[in-house]
Amino acid sequence: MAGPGTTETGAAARETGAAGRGAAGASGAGSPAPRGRPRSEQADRAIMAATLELLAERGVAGMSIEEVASRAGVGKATIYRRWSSKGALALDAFLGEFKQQQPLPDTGTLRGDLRAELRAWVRAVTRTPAGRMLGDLIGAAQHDKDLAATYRERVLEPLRQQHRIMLDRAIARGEIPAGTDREVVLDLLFGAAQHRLLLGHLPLTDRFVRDVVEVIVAGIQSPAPS
Amino acid sequence: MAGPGTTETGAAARETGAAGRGAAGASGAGSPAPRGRPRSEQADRAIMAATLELLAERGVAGMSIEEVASRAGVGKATIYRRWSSKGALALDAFLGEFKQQQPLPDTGTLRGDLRAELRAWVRAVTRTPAGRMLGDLIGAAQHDKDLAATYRERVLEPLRQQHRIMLDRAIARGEIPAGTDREVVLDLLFGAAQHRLLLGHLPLTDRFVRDVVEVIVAGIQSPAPS
Amino acid sequence: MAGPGTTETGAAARETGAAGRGAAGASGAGSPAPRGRPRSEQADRAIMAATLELLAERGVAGMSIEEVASRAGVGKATIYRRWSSKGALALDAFLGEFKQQQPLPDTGTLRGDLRAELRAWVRAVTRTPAGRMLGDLIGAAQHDKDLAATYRERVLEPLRQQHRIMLDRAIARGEIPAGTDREVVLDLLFGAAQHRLLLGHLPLTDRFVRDVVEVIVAGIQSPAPS
Amino acid sequence: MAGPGTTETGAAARETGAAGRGAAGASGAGSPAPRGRPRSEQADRAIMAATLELLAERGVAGMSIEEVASRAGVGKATIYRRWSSKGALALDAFLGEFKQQQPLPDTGTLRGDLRAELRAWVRAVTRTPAGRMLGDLIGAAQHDKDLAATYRERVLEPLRQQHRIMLDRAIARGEIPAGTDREVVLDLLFGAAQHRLLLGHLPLTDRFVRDVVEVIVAGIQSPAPS
DNA sequence: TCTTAACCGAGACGGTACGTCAAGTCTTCCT
DNA sequence: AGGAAGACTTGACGTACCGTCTCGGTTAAGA
Repeated sequence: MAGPGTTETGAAARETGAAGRGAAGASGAGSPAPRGRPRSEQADRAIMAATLELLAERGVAGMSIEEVASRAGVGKATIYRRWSSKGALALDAFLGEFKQQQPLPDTGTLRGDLRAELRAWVRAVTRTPAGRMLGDLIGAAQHDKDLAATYRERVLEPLRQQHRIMLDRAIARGEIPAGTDREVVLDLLFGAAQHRLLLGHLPLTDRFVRDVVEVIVAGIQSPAPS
Repeated sequence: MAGPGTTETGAAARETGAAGRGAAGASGAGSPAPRGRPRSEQADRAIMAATLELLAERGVAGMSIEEVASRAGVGKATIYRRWSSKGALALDAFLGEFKQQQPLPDTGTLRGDLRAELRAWVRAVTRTPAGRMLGDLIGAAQHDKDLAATYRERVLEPLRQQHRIMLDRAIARGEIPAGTDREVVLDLLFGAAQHRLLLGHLPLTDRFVRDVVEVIVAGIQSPAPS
Repeated sequence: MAGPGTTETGAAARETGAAGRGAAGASGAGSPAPRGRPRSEQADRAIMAATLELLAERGVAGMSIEEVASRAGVGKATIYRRWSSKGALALDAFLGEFKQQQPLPDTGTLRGDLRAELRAWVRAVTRTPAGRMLGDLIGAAQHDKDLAATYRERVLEPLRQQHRIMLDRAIARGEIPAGTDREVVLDLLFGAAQHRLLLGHLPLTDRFVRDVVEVIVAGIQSPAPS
Repeated sequence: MAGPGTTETGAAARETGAAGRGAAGASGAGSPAPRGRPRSEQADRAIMAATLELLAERGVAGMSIEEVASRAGVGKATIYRRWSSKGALALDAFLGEFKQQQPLPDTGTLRGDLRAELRAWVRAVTRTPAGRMLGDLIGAAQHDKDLAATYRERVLEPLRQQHRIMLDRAIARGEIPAGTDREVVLDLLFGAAQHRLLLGHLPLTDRFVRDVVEVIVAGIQSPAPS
């Protein structure tokens, strides 16, 4: 699912990837026949492993394609064939690590759900190399439109989709008004946390998680008197 | 106040700066005998101008010291004598532009103050090149500890200091409880906005400003029922 | 005669080529049984055509097997199966073009024969792409022992064999002494011309041809007084 | 005199070289003031030494700029700043070795002079790495116009200039006709020898030297009967 | 008719070297 | 001693080809 090539920003190799997964169905459908020698899955794995290693050691900026190739025992071209930039490679490597760490909790109350969710996020970014990677990636995305788009599509949106479900459940339970702008709520929740992650001015404590959730839950439950 | 050299993170040129401020003269007077040719203020200005130009054109990552030097008609060493890294240079250039755009409003209500403040920030980052620079700087700070520290010290803290005053006034007016954690409030306020700036998933509209402020003000005014 | 495979310097494919042309007879001879799909003659032709095109456009050094394959609509392996190196391929392509342009004249006098022969050579190398190819090939042969050997065997020797006949006829006619070293004569004749071709310091004019022949003929007819 | 940079085919660094030679006259003349850090002579020497080593080991084609740089303990850019191509670098390295080995003999007779001269050339190309380099250079010059021009200018012409003097002395002595085309004579002399060097079909023996000279001397002394 | 062997085009593989760029430092002459 | 210039070493960039190796698919001759 999180296979290589998916972060591709160039156009070229899409078909190959698609063919590798859909492929050769008996139906006459669109798979365009994967000609030539197929891409080596072992190379995929070696590149991913080397990338994660270097990402943890030195961050996105400190890592070079050259060294990824050398550690993976792979030619540079083999990497460039799959990913169009360092950022895309790093993002794919990051995704594999980060994604499954973000569960969809269901505690029965909005407060409980938000706390669990934010706590999981905080844990992932403070206890694993994912935090550094995430900061680096957001940094790299500032001057790489493609990377930014891919980040939104592959990291941000899937997460937010999960989170919207939590809010929808709270609405269904009558905890919060139906008209609540879910986007704003999510920006407040993760924005505050990401702020501390990126700037490092204050620590991401459990206390912080609780306070943030408290303000938000209170804020949307009882609209302020004008 | 925002003169060159102040962002220095490396060790090299410190002495000069220190000498400029502290003494070393045997005499009681302050002047520490500035031997040699004094630094050219014209060079300072030319470097700043060239940096701003390039920053707007290409962002922090796309700009090279080499080109700044060439555009400013200045030797590379002249830049390195004043700033220890690309980030430090960019930050100084950014500060001159950004700082004065953040006023301390006093509308009489917390809601009004927060709105005015956040709106000013949004305006600055969406209507001027400052937005791009800010994102780039935060990005660069992810793999540059010195730059990160300087950013907190020179950009973040001064701003937050202003904002704490707003909150203190609200407490004094009895609008919000005295025990309110001002840091959390500020992280929510600017975290949400910065989230949208950095990730670009949604626009920074006036509506967004209003909604964010509304949730926060409500959240801290009336603590949620357990 | 100038079919593909003949320039092979490696050992591998010899048998195949031989079998393809001779062989397969029911007779008791050693026919090694040419099993499998026979080599495509169309591929041969396409490769030759593409090679000649590129040779004329860019010379030996500027041509890549990769592009030959692509222009010929052929896999790289199909080329490597037939020729062991770029030089061998280029030499075969060159031979087809060059060989038939070198006739064996018979004017009745040594002077006439030499003139006709050298003039034909000069014409071939100045009026057709053969000149450039020849220079390139000799150049490539400087660091490719196999190519050098093949060049001598397939280009130089056949030509010199022809030329020795001219000299033998002159000896038979009594024009020149029987003890004349034919090799030295030929080295003088073609060495001088090739010198100008390779170095390009002076043009290969008819006047030059005449003068060269004149000196040589005079030099071998009447040995200099000690 | 044979300093680096002189073989430059690009335009850039000329001034430096010029300044190095003309330079700094007290007069107001054209010296363009050699600003910036001067080029390191030690780097020059290290590059030359490494180039000669590799040239002898592997020839022009087998040598890479990358390895020259690494052996010389020098950045690639430092080489590219001085020479525009591998050929130019090799030629400069070759020149230093080859040039002084070609004396101007004066034996009193044309035959003696030519023999001495050709023998010296043969000795240089068969007994030292110069022979291989020379072949390689001529080969490389086939697809490098700049290199070819430089070769003619720096290697061929100086040598021929010397040789023309020998012929002029022979004319002055009345050994050969005043109208003799000296260019043709030289092309015959060195063409024949170079032919054997480049193609390697026959050895460059003393016997060969003698025979070649004999034919040429006889050929120009007594014009053949029509 | 069915193997089976060698071919076919395509294209990925691990590599090497390319020529360029920018980094931050050093060295010269000039002010 | 600062300044402009431009050299220095280092190291990564992304590209082009190298010669080899799979793929899925022909195309014969021999069983």
